Amino acid sequence: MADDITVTLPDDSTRSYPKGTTPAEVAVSIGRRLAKDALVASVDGELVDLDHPLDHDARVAIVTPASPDGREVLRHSSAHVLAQAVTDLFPGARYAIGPAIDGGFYYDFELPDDAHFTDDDLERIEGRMREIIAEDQPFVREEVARDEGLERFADQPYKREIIARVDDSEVGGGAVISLYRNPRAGRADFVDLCRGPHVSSTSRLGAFQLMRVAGAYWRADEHGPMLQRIYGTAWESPAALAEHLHRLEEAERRDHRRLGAELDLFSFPEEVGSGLAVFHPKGGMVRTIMEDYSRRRHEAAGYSFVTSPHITKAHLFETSGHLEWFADSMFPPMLVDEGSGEGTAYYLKPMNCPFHILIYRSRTRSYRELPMRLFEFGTVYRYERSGVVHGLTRVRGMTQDDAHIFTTRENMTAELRSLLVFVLELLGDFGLNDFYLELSTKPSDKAVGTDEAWDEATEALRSVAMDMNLELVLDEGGGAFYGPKISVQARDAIGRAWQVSTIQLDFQLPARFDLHYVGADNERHRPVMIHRALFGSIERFFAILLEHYAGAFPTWLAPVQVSVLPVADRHHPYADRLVERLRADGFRVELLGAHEDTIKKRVRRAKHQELVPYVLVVGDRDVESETVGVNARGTDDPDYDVPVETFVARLAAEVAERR
RNA sequence: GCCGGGAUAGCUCAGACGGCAGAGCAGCUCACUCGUAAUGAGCAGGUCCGGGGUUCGAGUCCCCGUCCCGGCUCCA
Repeated sequence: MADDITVTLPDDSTRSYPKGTTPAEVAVSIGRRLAKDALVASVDGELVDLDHPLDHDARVAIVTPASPDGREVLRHSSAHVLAQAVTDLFPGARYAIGPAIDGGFYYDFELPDDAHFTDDDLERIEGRMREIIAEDQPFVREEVARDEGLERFADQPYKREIIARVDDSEVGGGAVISLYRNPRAGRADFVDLCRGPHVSSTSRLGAFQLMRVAGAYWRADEHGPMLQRIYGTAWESPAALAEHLHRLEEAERRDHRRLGAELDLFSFPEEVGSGLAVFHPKGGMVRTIMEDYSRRRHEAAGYSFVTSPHITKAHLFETSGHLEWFADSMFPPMLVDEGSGEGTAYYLKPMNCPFHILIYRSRTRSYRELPMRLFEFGTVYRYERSGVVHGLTRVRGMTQDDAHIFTTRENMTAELRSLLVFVLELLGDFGLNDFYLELSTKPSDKAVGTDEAWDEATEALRSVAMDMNLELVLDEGGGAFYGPKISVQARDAIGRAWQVSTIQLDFQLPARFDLHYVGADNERHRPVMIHRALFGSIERFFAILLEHYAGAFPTWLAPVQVSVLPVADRHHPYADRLVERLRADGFRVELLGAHEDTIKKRVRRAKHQELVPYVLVVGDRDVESETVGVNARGTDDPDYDVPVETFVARLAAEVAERR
């Protein structure tokens, strides 16, 4: 029949329908269950409403709630319900944009008279949303001319701005925009400008929760108006919502700021200043182990160790370009030696590279010395804007495991390749094994160097990244001012991605500092620089590990590896000997004496509060037969009567294998 | 930097209206000496973030600052 169309389903089967059939009807023809679950449809890869008539042969997939597309539609529709609720409860409220996001949705509003939402408002709004959902309001798509759209949203300046921005060429000539209307009894319909698609009715929603209210700039422009954003989460079922909320709780449980205080690892004394951490003995111990291990690996990988001061005269950062490009992120200068004239300006260093360059430049270099790899745990200070500091992951003073590799242009790619292998191995040694790479290209606003140099450097990084067999994502414009970078993103135990290592290729600073080496041809050549930090910063990496392990550091990193608990005072001499023995073998041991508390309470403290890997309880039987009772973290039942030597061997093996 | 919220004992928090600053846990002391996730009793613990102001009187109200939290913007 001429008026029939052929629909190809996801399993590649085909069915014939009259032209104008809707996806809803297709779903019905496939099965009742599917028809009931259907939210929207994908037609040749594009999402459309269920009542969107099919007018040509197409691949059609019915989208159900528990799919990524399905969740996105649920969230997007929930955002509309949020906007409806807010406009109902707050007459005169203006609504701006309300997209689905990862895990939920938000909507940006502007209330009359600069009013703000409170937490109580959030509850009222959520209540109104539940009413709207119970009212079973349909979502009705409408297409109108742009001019009509401008009229319909006469009192909604943000909507008008969006409509005005719609490019004629994008909407297929007709300059048509789409709206979604929720008809309802007793009130004017709620209408929102929207591309769609949406669920057929508000009754399809429900497993949602409003989360918080926050400020957000209109169109992400910090010079534009500040709107009020309400965040919510929405899922296909109450169970999925509960699971999501549970994941949030789990993330909170792992929060390094909370664990840092609980485990007595570090703090941020108010007296010191925002974003400036002090590490306490236990945190300092973990940090020292991390650094020591890193040093050993770097030494084995052919790095030389250097050090440099924390401050320097302004001239150095003028030459490097930092004062021109990076000054906003630098602490203001201090003027010294002011006796005669205006004095000399010194800056706290925001980066270590200029110092390493001066070390390179301290004498003529031969090609035989290259690649020259200069490594330093270099502490840098960056003047982060006051609102952005966050625990150890965003600070104003940090120590980078920083190195600068000076090499020839010919060797650059090989060096990058071996460097990436080195990075992934080192991160793996700390228990991070799930990576992807991100390639950051030339920033559009601030960058030094020619496009050709940027292209060459970017291509070199890309080709090496491609060889690693890891997922590679593009971060357009995310490079530093002097060069593109690859960053290694590591996924932690609960699947969150953290940026750790960065590797930057730099043709600019060698030129700015006029660096050379003498080649085999006895001519002077310009070296290439690679900037790289593998932990990123020790502080941030520390935080990542803390969250990854939820505070339960593996034995080789744990600040206290073993707690020895004598059952009663008469077991103290044996316990003391045991502690001495373990310490002599280089293990980190604490003794929790019998006078301190009951055995139960001491076990609880060591194992469940301090998260010590091994709790050793020693009593009469142990004294008699040179054994220990081993209560290992992560197990429920202790091993009784374990010979000391057996335990020591087990501990030594774990530390040696970095477990 | 911007919007909103906050800061009370080491920690978590309570303190309508402005009227003698509290609890639990942690700490210390004593008793208990106990075999693997909270023994009992007692004691001590405070610049109510700092500085100004209003008031007979301020933890509480107002202003300024510091720091923290959730976002935005920015980023290792």
